[in-house]
Parts: sequence; C-alpha cells; structure tokens
Amino acid sequence: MKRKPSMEATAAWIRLMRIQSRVLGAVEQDLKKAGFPPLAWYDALLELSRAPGGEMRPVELEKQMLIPQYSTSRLIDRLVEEGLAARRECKMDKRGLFVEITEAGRDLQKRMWSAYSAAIERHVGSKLSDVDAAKLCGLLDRLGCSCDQATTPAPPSAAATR
Amino acid sequence: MKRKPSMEATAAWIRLMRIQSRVLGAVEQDLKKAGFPPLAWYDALLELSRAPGGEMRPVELEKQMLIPQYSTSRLIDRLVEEGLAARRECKMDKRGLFVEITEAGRDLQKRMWSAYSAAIERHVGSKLSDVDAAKLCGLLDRLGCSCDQATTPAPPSAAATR
DNA sequence: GACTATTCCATGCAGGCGCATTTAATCAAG
DNA sequence: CTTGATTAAATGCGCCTGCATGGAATAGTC
Repeated sequence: MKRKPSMEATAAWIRLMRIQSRVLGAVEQDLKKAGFPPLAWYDALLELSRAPGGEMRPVELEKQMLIPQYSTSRLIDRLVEEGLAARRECKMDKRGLFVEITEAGRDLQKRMWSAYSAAIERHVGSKLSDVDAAKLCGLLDRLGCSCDQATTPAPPSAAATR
Repeated sequence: MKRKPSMEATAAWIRLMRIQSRVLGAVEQDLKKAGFPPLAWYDALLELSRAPGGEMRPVELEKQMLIPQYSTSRLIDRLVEEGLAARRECKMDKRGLFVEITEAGRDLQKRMWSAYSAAIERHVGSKLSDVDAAKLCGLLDRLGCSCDQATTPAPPSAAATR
C-alpha cells in the first residue's frame, strides 16, 4: 500500500523543486534590478491586454492565472493603486465587475516583456537547445494532472508563481 | 543585443513554473491533510538527523537547504517552539550555536517521510517511468547554473521551496 | 413571491518572507 | 591591547499569502 518512489522519481522531484526555485529567483531578480514589479503583475497585465476591450472579470483572470480568488482580488487592488488597471461596473451581474487595463498598464506590460524575455533567454533559452527544451516540456507536461494550455501563445503568461 | 527566447524555451519556462507549482501544491496538500507541518520542516529535520551527533550550526543548515540566513533563523525558532529541536551553546565560537534535533524531532521526521514518500510516488513516480524521470533530471540539471548536489541520497531533502 | 443555495468579490487575521539593520563575538593588523 | 573589518545569528518592518468569513447579488425550487 505504500509503494516507495524510485530513486529516479525522487531525484526528479528534488530537481524540479530546486531548479525551479533557482530559475524563478534569477528571473525575478533580473526584473527587479530593471526596476519592474513582480512577475505576477506581468501575467495579469498580459491577460488583460489580450482580453477583448482590454477588460475581463476577476473570475476569468483567476482561471487564467491559476491563482486563488483572494489573490486575484488583491492583485487587482495593487494594479489599480498604481494606475495600471481600473475597476468598472458590471451591468449584467451586479455582484461582479470588470477590470480594465489602462494605457499605463499596456505600456508597462510591453516594457516588462522586453526585460522578461531577455531573462528567459538568459536563464533557460541559452542553456538548452530547442530540441531539449521541447523534450523538457513534454516530460513536465506529463506531471500535470490535467494538461491545461498545452499550446503556448507568444508572450507567455507564467503565472502560478504560487 | 536582445535575442528573444525561442518558443521552445518559453514553453519550457512556463511549464517549469506551472508544473512545479502544481506538484508542490499537491504534495504539500497531502502532507497537510495527514496533519503534518510544511515541507521545509522536514528538510531541516532530515539535515539535522543526518548530522553527526544530530546537531549542526545554523550556517551549515543554511548552506544545505539553500535558503537565506534569516529564514534559517526563524525556521529554527519554530522547530524549537515545537520541541523538535533545541539550541545548544557553541563553546568554540560564542557568536554561534548548535541546533540539535530532539527525539520528538527524529520521530516526526520518520513519520513524515512515510507520507512524503507516498506523495512523491503519487504525484511524480506514478506519472513517469524511471527512464523518463532520469531524463527529466538531466534536463533540469542543465538549467542549474552551478550544479550542487548532483547525487541524491535516499530520503530527499527538497528544500528551497522558496 | 419567499426561501435557500450558490456565485462573485472583498477583507480581517495570522503566519511567512525578503530586506535591512543590530548585536555580539572573532579575526586581522598595527 | 586597541581599532576596524568580518562573520554568526536575531529581529523590526512591510508586503504577500492562505484561510476563513462576510456581504451583496443571482439562480434555483416550490
């Protein structure tokens, strides 16, 4: 009943935790050094900028970003505080609301992508051939219980920084 | 000057972030449901239990676990509060101290490993053949700037949960 | 229509993290 | 021995997270 994991599985688990931590840390450091806010902001701004009309419901955002409800709520708070997004009334459903990205928000998203993409290249791209990167993807995908978003549109939304 | 990352690299980056988050979340949930403390506690207890005499300096622990200094300090606080470890005076260097694992600490570590190993098997081992797990390890290792701990001793110290 | 269940979002509170600083002890010179 | 630099560890502060809860609006049921 208590089948132990193989050494290989255990090693993979450790690597997954450690390497992710390192790479994430490195990328976030790069962004911070360039004077940008945390990655989560980028993810949110990207989702918003892609949404039709530049606006979406918090519930939508929550699903896209795979983060808990309260987390979305507070993230929106911060974006609004910084003038990167605005809360708009939702006529159809008065419980809810719309979050709309501002021009400043769109601008920041674009500027961040420039630093962000450079960081990805530096910490991932430059260390793996495209073939190996694809292999890595495939292996990682198998660990995902339910494989959402198998495809990856251009500028990525990493999200779920946890 | 701003070479963009390939689609493959970007996809790998996203998977690395998302899957790690999921798997870690799942494992931590399992532990929590079984009434155990967070993974970091296990890692610390494991390091301590392996140390000669069941004691080590916080600086050592810090290096082993790859977490910041203040983080070690507070983790030790919690372990001590729960009676899982104790701070001992360090005669050689009065600035420092020794952290010694208690019997309760050793016991908890053992009991946690039982749940922990089951979680690893459930969320990693069962989804990947040993060969694939090894491949995954190899690919991940290449992302580590400096590859510490290439080898993996039996019960793992995942650490660096971040 | 009245009642209950459900959905959407916000928030108070406790705990953990990152950052910077502090305290105390050791080390390195002169 | 005194001074200054370095190292070990702790801690105050602000932010973020997770959890649980609350309030408001909607949907479902009879």
